Amino acid sequence: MTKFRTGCPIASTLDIVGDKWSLVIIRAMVVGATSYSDFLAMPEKIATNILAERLRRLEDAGLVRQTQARQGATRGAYALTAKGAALIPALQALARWGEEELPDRWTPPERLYAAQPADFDKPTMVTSAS
Amino acid sequence: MTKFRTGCPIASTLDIVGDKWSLVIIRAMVVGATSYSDFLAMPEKIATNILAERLRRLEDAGLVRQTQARQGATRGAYALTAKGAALIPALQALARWGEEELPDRWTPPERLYAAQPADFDKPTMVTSAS
DNA sequence: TTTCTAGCTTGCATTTTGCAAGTGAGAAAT
DNA sequence: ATTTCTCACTTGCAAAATGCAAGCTAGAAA
Repeated sequence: MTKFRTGCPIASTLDIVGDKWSLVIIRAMVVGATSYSDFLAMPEKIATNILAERLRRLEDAGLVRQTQARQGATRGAYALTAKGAALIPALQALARWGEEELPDRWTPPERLYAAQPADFDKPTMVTSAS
Repeated sequence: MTKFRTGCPIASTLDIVGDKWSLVIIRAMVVGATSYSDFLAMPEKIATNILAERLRRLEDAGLVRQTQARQGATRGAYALTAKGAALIPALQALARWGEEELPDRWTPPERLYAAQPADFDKPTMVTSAS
């Protein structure tokens, strides 16, 4: 269990995702990453032990879940829960700050700003349209 | 100088304020803290060495500035710059997430949600209305 | 049956954070 | 005009988080 410094919602949120990597992982999920190797392929180059530990923590905190592995897949994919997807507005605000206040930052992909919490954690993940 | 992991605006923003304390300090400034002892009085109980170092870093990053000490004041007060105040929307989004997704969090003071970037970094700080 | 690959774990070095005590400059009190 | 006090730090050292490189394991592919 996460222990909170105080009851402050900001400090408490940071007690969960206020480290160097958690929000970077969630950002990757918002723009489409689902597997361990997707996260390893991020340009930020996270170490494997940190990635494994962060995914476990985010899962324990209920922001991320592992989808059931199906036929022909070694392991399940990672997906945002509704609780995790609820961080999207905060992520977008941080992205806007970076774009506006820091020099020479990348322009994020459309879908980062287009993403909405409701788009995630649908009952069934659609792999291919029928 | 801060070194960025990549050009990603989210990762870069976190390279500046993505630690356990920076946003807690900025939150305190948004709701009125201005002196070193104001920050030490925060319920989260930051250590003195961390506070001093964070204030220096935030000042170096241009998010915070020290106002000129005037008659009868030992030292100047800390204030948000426009760049620092531009983080307010992100702070509000994090606060909302904490309030909505975590159990039993405090209700932040009105002015946290009422605050706007434009309210800060005015040319002169008004101490009393005339 | 061997080889390959994805998804981790382990061990150890480095960096960051935390605690407690100490210091120095100016304000207040005697 | 000394002593005392307080605010704003600094310093030293312990503990925790992060980073790097290598190794391991289960199932898929050859």
